Parts: sequence; structure tokens; C-alpha cells
Amino acid sequence: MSEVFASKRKCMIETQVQNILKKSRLSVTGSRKRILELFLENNGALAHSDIEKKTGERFDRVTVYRTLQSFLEKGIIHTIPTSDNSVRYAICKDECEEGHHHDNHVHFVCTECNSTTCLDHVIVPGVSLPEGFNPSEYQMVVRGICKLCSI
Amino acid sequence: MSEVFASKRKCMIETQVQNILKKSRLSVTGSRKRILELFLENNGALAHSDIEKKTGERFDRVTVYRTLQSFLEKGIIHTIPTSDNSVRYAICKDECEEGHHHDNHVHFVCTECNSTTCLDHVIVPGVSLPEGFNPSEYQMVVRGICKLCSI
DNA sequence: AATCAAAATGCAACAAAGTTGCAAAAATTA
DNA sequence: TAATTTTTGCAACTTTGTTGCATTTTGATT
Repeated sequence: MSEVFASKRKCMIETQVQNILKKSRLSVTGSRKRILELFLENNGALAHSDIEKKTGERFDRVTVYRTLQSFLEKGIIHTIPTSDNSVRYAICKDECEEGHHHDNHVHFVCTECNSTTCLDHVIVPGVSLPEGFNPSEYQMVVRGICKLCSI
Repeated sequence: MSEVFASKRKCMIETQVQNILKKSRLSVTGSRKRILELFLENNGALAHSDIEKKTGERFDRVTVYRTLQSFLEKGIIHTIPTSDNSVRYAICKDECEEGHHHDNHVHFVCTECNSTTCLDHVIVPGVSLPEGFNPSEYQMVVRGICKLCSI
């Protein structure tokens, strides 16, 4: 990546961050900017611990928790179900709004590098349930070897 | 349930517990028997905390962790992915063996009573992934209102 | 630009969840 | 039943997540 391109990209992310926060009526603070940047830079999902590591010692643990919480409430990010004990968060695409999520895509967890990727274009298929079960949300996680690790 | 039937059922579970543990070459101990019984009695999934509650103060927390760990390793139980921070375990059906799982059924999480049910007869559908992603396991969780809560 | 109310942050203290090493107790084997 | 292996419970610890409150920062208003 050329230096010029990198700086342009950085600028784009900065304005995007501003827009997203404004749109959600959240005040623009250091931690919110930095954490939102992280989500935009990484295409995959982040666990709480990833964020703490990547932001260095800059923010209090409590602040990170509360930032993620408000992002969730505003529909900026969504959670991804996992089988280990680590909640993962990923940024929602444009269609997502407060109280009206469209994270109906498949998530891929790599058993090699432990990364989680949003497969935005793979829609979770519906299934027919036994009588009496009233579905409201379908989530699908595929485990295996990801693009980078299978080379 | 009549008293006679209940005692017969209890006996059946006891022999089943013995068989499962023997088959997995695990020594038959108090905690393993009790926890395995819990899984057989409940058709759904149990979180670590459920088990601690249901066994009362009988076993040390560490013992419960280690028991679940060995059941997982032997393929007696499997984990269910969740979006909150609670790993859930459910018993595997007969087809499951060590290192060769067949928990390819859909799990239903009730947002009302927070219970997890194995829908043994609803098979997780396959999806076609983008090039480069090598799947090894598909997991599907449906959230909504369960049979009992929707009455 | 200075002021002010509302919101967010960091700190401390706490609660809950999970791990490790080791001596004592129980289960299996012979 | 004795010897050996495995499992258990305890203590101490780490990690993860929560709550209340004083201080700081933000955004709105003048």
C-alpha cells in the first residue's frame, strides 16, 4: 500500500467514524473513535480482549465495556455466537439500524488462526422447525480453515 | 408419572450412565454419575451454572469444570454456540463417538425462559461458501419463543 | 470564546468465572 | 485386600465483567 493511499484511507475511515457516531446520536469521544476505527480497519470480528490489546493501555477496561455496550444498543455492531467463552463483535453493514438488525449472514470461525470473518454475502438459510417453536432470529457459524490459513 | 414408572425410569438412567462411562473408559465416580444423570434427565442444554445449582453444594466448582472437560473430550457432550457469554453443553446422541461428532442438528434458544433445546430432527443445512474457505463443521442456533413459553 | 448542563471516563472496590498445583481420598487393577 | 492409578477438594490465583461515584470531557447556548 503506497503512502498516499494509506493516508487517504485513514482519512476516509476518520470521516466514516464521525458519520456513524453522529448518525447514532453518540457524542464523539476518544475511545469511541478509536474503537470504531478498529472495527472499520479489521474486516472480521473482535473480542473484548482483542480491543484491549489493540488500543494498548489507552482506555480503562470499563470504558471499553461501556463503549461496546452503547455500540450494541445503537446497532453499530452485533455479537457473534461462539462455542468458547468469548463474545465476539463485528460491525454491522449499512442496512443495520437501531432495533432493526440485518446481521443475517453466516460467520466463519477459523480453527487455525482463531479469526472470525463475516461472510456478508452468504445468507443464513431458513429451516422448518417442529410445531410450537416460534423463531425470531437464525444464526449460523461455520468452523473450518479460512482463506489465509489454507494457502 | 406413576411411582412405579418413575422408579423404573430412574433405574434405566442409572444403567445408561454406567454404560456411557464404561464405554468411554472413564472411572465411575459420584460427580460423573450425578452430572451425566442431569444431562439425561434434561432434554435440553445445561450451562455450567445450571449444573452447579442442580447438584446443590455437592461438588467443588473445579470438579464440575473437570468433569465437563472430560465429557467433552470423550464426546459424551458437545458445546452449543451462544451470543451471550455462557457456554452451554448438551448430551450427544448414540451416533457420537470420541473425535467423531454428529451434533449436526439445530439448537433452539428461548429468549423468554432462556432454555436451550436440541432439535434432534432438524438438520443444519449446508451453505456454499466463498472460494478459499474450507468448512469442517456447521452450527446453527435459532432464537425465539419455545414450545412451553408460547402457550 | 466562555459558560453550563449532560454525558462519558477512570478509579476503586467488588462479584463472578475459570485455572493450576498439590495433598488427600476414591476407584480400578491385580 | 493391597497397590497403583485416577479423581477430588482445597487454596491461591488470574481473568472477566459489574457498579457507584467523583472528575473530566463533550456539545449546546449564550
